Amino acid sequence: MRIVTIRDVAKEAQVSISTVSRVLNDRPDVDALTRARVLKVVEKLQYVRNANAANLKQQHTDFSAVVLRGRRNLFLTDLAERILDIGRRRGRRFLIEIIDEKDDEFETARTLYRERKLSGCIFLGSNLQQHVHDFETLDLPCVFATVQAEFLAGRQFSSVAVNNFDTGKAAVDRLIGLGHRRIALLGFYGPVTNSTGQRLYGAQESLRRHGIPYDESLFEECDFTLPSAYAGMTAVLSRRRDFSALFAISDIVAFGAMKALIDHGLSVPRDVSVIGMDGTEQAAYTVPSLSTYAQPADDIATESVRLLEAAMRGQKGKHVLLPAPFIQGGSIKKHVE
Amino acid sequence: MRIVTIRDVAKEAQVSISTVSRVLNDRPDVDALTRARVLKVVEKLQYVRNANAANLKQQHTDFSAVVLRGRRNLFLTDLAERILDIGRRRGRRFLIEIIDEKDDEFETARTLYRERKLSGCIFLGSNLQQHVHDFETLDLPCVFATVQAEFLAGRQFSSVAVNNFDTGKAAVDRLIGLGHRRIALLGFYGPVTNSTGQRLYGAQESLRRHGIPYDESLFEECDFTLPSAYAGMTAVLSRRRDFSALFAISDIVAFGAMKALIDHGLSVPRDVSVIGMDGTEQAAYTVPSLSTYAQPADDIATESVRLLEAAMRGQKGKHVLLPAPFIQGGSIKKHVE
DNA sequence: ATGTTTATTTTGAACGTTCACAAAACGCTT
DNA sequence: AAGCGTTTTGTGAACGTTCAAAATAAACAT
Repeated sequence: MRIVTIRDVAKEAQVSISTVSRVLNDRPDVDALTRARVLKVVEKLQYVRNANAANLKQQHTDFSAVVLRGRRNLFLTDLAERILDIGRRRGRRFLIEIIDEKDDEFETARTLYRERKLSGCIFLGSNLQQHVHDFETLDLPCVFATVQAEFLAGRQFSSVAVNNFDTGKAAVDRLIGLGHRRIALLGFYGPVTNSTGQRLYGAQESLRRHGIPYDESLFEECDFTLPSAYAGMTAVLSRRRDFSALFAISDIVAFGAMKALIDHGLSVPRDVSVIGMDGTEQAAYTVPSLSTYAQPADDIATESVRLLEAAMRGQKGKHVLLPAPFIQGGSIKKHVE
Repeated sequence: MRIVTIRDVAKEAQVSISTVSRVLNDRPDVDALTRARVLKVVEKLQYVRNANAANLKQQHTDFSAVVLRGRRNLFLTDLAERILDIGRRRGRRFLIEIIDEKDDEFETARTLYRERKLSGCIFLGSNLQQHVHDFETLDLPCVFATVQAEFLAGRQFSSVAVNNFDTGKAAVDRLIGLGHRRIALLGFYGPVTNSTGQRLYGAQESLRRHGIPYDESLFEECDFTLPSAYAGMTAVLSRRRDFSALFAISDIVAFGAMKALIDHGLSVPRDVSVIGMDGTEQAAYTVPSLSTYAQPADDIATESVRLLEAAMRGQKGKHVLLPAPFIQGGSIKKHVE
């Protein structure tokens, strides 16, 4: 079963290979009859184009990459899945590359670009640590999802995100509005360009505005995994028992924390009100359901792909800010001293 | 910034391009000194090999695919992520292709194979519906993860899975052992080759062995999503309230069901004992934690990649069966009438 | 020296496309 | 019938590799 090439199609349809190529690439300069004839042969011979050959010749591919920083981050994984999906519907394939905290995301993208001739790249959960500037010289269209626009000011790269700072602030504002004064915080700051870290800065800002001093002992660092969140909450509990609310940097963290609270004999929301962030599907299915600020995953994914395509067409440096609506769950209640 | 090719390296190192090629591909027939010299130039010029060109010439790629049936299936997504990860560590890239229930997985793989010259394919959550035989003629190394070996009998494809039938049976055996007689079931059968469906057949077998008639009204069909599971449980509850246990075909289903039970005023495990399957990380963090039979995701992923690599080297039709250990959670208890 | 074997290197033709350019065909005007 | 513009088609050279075969160099035996 020899492989069917464009040449076979050309012979069978009695045209030159370049004509076949033109038909396959939907060029306008080919006669309708010829096109039909070629298409019929393509169908008949079950021809499918060799992407490698095309890519080689064209110096670029129909391939883009999603570089995902941090494994086992449910929200980002979900986002990647959506991007894959949306891309597929638009005939755009994505290569997913999961990298570790210590890996250099630009190095990864650069190698991928040179090795595979990527046509674009979407960064998920990037913290923009390294030499963005260096990277710009590649002129590979890039979109940073979940990265605050201000950190890309003056760059040609696009971004899409919710306002993490404001959302963190809103969450704590809400808790304070419910009468809470001693509020635990769970998450991590990371470098200042880390967008999820911004949620904590927002939370602090809220405290400051309400004249509540920030209390170190009510904060514990943890990453986006259940065990880490559980451990973090446990650590806080070993120091303090007098807080009445918790803002967790993400839903996953909130889940782990809730479990820890309950395991320590506390009730949510009776003893502790909990607010998360991300708006994962699971948030509605915990007991009690989790109040959270929803990152619109679907919009972020759609927008990422759209921005990437726009960047490929030359439009750069566009920044989309999406709202993170509050989703009421059963995990919060009014606090009375 | 012109692109650095093998030709540039050859010129700089004063050898022919084929020598460079041989160095790059670790061929033995090249002098140690020459090799070192070439390598130094590669380093100096920052040469990176154009995968498209190599793939074109070689008629195959360093690329494999993961064809994942069913979106939003947490367990399979997790598996895909692990495979990606393991592959990357072994220098093997995977293209992830998520397909819908209605899509033909072989057609997808075939197109991908012809278009991209895949080197192999791992199927996740396949139900082997279509013309496996047809597909075999492609001679693309394939591994079916989460598919029972017996459905691949006589095929050249390999597989890795836990025994779904036995596990379903074990789960219900356990519930019966705890004194439960009226046991609700949640999940779906699908085609007989659907491996997750086997869990329900196993459950039925357990009932039969214990002389408990299978009761239609205690079963409801649902897929692997939280809302679907919730709706399924709700449907059962609208008919019956007298069951004391539930076997859910997967953890996700169990989560949705537990929420529904609790929303209807029932307590887990006081009123209803629940057993899930998959052993997701979340199972340990629900309230109460979920008793489940763990599919060893990491082993499945590792084994899939190993089997795929073996298949590429010619070894075919190997089937690995992994144990699904029980993980005790707080969601089950003894039943007394 | 001369042949023979072995180790190393080079030559040049692929792989299956795309694309700039040249050529041909057609339609229309003069 | 020649000229001209437009549409359609064909030619042939890339793209950056790999690989079989040929060529060369080195090592050794006669």
